[in-house]
Amino acid sequence: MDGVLAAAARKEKRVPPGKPTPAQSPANIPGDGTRERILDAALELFGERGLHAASVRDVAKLARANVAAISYHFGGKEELYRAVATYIAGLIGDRVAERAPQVVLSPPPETPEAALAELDIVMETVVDVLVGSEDMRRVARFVLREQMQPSPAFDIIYDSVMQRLHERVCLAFGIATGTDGQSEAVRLRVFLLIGQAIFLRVGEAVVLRRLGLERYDERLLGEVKTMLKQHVRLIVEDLHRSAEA
Amino acid sequence: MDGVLAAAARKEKRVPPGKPTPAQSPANIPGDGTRERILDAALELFGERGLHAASVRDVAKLARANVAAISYHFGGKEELYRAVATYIAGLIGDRVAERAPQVVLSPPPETPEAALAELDIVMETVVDVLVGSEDMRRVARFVLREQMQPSPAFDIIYDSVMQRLHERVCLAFGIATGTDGQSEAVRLRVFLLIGQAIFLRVGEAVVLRRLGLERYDERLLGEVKTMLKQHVRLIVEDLHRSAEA
DNA sequence: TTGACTAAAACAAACGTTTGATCTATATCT
DNA sequence: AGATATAGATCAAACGTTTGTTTTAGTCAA
Repeated sequence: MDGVLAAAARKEKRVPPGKPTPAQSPANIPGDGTRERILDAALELFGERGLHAASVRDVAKLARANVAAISYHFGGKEELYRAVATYIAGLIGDRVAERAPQVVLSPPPETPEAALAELDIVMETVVDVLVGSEDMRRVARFVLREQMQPSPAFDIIYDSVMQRLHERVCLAFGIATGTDGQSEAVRLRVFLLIGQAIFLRVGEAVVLRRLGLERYDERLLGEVKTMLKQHVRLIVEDLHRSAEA
Repeated sequence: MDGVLAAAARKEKRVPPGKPTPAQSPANIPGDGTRERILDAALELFGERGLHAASVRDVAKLARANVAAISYHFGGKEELYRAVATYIAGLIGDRVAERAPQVVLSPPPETPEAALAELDIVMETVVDVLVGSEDMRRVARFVLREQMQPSPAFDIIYDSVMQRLHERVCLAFGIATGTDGQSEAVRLRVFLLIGQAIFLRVGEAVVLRRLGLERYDERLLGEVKTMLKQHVRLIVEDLHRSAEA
């Protein structure tokens, strides 16, 4: 479940006056996982309300911990916020890896057909992870908020996940269309294509209201996926034709 | 410049102990337009930082006004926030009306060709207003923030602008594709299409970083518009073919 | 005289942070 | 083995600051 980055984050623990933890203290027993509960509660509230609107007292209450535990474990509110960022960078990486392993692990596709198939998987994954999954909802909110108002935490997520993923998708798009996957045009177009799905989360309130729904259900997400794959196919095929000419 | 809604917002003024303003007091001269300066500063700071992160003291300072003037004119911070919402609802309406009058004023297009042309204009307008125009940047931020975290202010913007515009675009899309413009499928697809452009504002930080740019320039926006119109055309034509069969 | 506004101060509430005591599992010593 | 010391985790309480709001007094133009 845990990513490399999430694990790294745990080491960041503030060592009060004394010496650093002796390399591997086998998890301290008194009170179970307060640190993790705080991290989880912080993700929830920071994602829902943002850094300033969420108070450390509310975070502590949700985590069933004492307020002082936040300063104790993380150093302060801002450091907690950064810790959440590296925490979810790990979460996203893990989720993508288990949901679409070929995108992060396998070598890039070789034929346009295989590349198009990979793009289909990417679109489905984006919809599932970003819009569908209920437990990724707060993660998505946190990330979107960071995008609109980048803080130091933004670099953590960008460097470890976004840049890598976007690069890979551009590569596949280039192969599918027979064009240069490094070109500005391809990068831009990939953003536009993925932006379609992202808006479902950003503009959730408007979209649901206009559709007369309470929440996104399986039926609707299925329809969304079909549409997105159709859009991708139409655009890819058109570009492919142009590239051949 | 001012819209009906922006004008209406001005009436909401808190009438301190005394009587309501006599219907049309011809602008009070002592200290010029403090109310408007506060409204403007609030839009700036609320858009940039959000409701909680922007303090009334900062708003007052930016507006070169006294803190007490906020309570005096609007009643309090939350009321000021709502006033900003109706203020920008007017701004957006005005901007759309001057940029693409046919979309809000003219009767719906009758031929698929005319409808497709209108969709092109819509996409260009969305890019120009939402992404291009520098003075609409803070407005876009305010609205996007509201979408992610709807407050009572959300209804103001939704009811007066979004619902109307989306309905009109769906109508055009239906005519262009020869399908029912009221259907859920069309509504959804229109959101997806517009979402492409909106992501350029939401994910501005990632997009600019990936493109190696400092800001969106005319050249890039031109390319974006070309791409979006191409996407729309491909999708519309495909749906049109399916509808005829 | 009245309504719009400023300047400065005061206010209670909420905020992030710090303090000092307490608890408990473990390590050390006799 | 049993007593003692140690150190990290947790707690309630208090600290100083900032917050939104209100008050008081005064200025200025219509």
